[in-house]
Amino acid sequence: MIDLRVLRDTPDVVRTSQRLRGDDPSLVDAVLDLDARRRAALTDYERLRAEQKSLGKEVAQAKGDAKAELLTRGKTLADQVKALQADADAAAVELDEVVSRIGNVVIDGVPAGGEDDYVVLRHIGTPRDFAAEGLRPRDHLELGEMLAAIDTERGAKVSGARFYYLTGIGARLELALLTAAMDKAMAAGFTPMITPTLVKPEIMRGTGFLGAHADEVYRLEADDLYLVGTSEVALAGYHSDEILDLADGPRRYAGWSACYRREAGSYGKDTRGIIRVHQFHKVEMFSYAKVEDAQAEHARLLALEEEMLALVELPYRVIDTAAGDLGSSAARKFDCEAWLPSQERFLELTSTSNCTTFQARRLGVRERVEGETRTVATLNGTLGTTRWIVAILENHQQADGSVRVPEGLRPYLGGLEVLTPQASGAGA
RNA sequence: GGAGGGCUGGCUGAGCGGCCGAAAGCGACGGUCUUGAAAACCGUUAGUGCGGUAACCCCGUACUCAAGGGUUCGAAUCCCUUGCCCUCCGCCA
Repeated sequence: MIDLRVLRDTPDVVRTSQRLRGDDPSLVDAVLDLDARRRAALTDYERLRAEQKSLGKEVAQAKGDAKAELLTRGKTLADQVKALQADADAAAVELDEVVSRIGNVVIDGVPAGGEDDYVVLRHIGTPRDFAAEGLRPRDHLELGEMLAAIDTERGAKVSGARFYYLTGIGARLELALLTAAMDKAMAAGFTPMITPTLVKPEIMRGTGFLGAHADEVYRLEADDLYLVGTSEVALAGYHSDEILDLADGPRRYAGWSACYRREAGSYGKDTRGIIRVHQFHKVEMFSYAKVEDAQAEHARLLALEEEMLALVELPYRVIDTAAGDLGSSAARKFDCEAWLPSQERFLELTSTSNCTTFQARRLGVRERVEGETRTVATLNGTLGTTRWIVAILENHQQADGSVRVPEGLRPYLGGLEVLTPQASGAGA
């Protein structure tokens, strides 16, 4: 939720942000209008309510006829107060509805435009030249099946399209990767967390996932709970309605959880293998920081993501996501995309967002500064997901279908240096 | 699944339908005293919206005693619903 005061004081800033996102700047004026109406309604209500309260005190002292007369006056007053309160409440609801459609104010420097208008900040590492090696790169599913690591057929049999089993070395590889990610996070001062994956509506709404992309989220109708698409949700909710002490620096958490995504509207996209799936695991960094520390913390999260990519020896690029491709909560987002040899394109492996105070405001996460309370900033970033297996298999494959284990992962696989194809394939 | 008990400020814990946004204690903060500290003593100490205002000082006002409804001129207090916590019984592991 954006700060109404900011919107009132500097509406042009918000209008500009809306334009950069490709959203409707006139929403700002709608908000200003509704806000004025709400305040007027509130003033009317409060004036009458104050009268009602003081009348109530007179009633308590009056006697006889005077009292009877006060009571009848009180009765009509009560009806009027109730009506005015209903007006004020209705105005507040209407205002909230429109406010919730405005995304976070983007940070200066964020490129304008949509999905394809990102700016590449840098390339790290060099993709292998498979042609020069005289090799046709196998894709991750072919490799995964040779290694008996991935079984999408049985995933589909049991759960449907976009489900899979990680089997044998595939399961071990995921555990190794995510454990390495947890270790990296802990070394950087993050508290490891295993989080709930079902959350209440107000938490889901507070994190901004029920806006434009609400149809991406699984909902359990019978229990009025949502399945999270990332542990960011549970970690953002962790300190909801709390006042934090950030005097000693940001609060940092690393969440390990299953993630669920409906992938509505992505029919036919990435249907092969485990690139785009309904359920996967992820280690996610999450920081609560002072507003003025948020940009520095964002850089820190990005640096940790890059360290993790270096650990698994993947070539990648870093992009500064365009305003139109930001989630509603994010004020800026950096993605790291690894090279995908089989498709000769980049594939998003990490994403780190600076949500400034947008999430924390609705979730009520504040800090005390010189006796005052104020909303904190929240940030999140990916440190490892099931999808990384895709890039690891493809980039480190060898001519015979075996896969070299990057050195950084070897300690997590009992020193294993090479994943070797199984004669029979996955689960056969 | 059944039967009870509970939910009040940072914490503990009082609270008769009106004088209660709420006693008291603890904690925290400031001060006096002290070479310094402790102790003692004095004082301060919920949040949020709105209005006044240049102003996040201050003043006024409203809301908040788990949440949402209701009764009443008036609700922390009475009634209903929901959630959560605790105890006991049953059931499943």
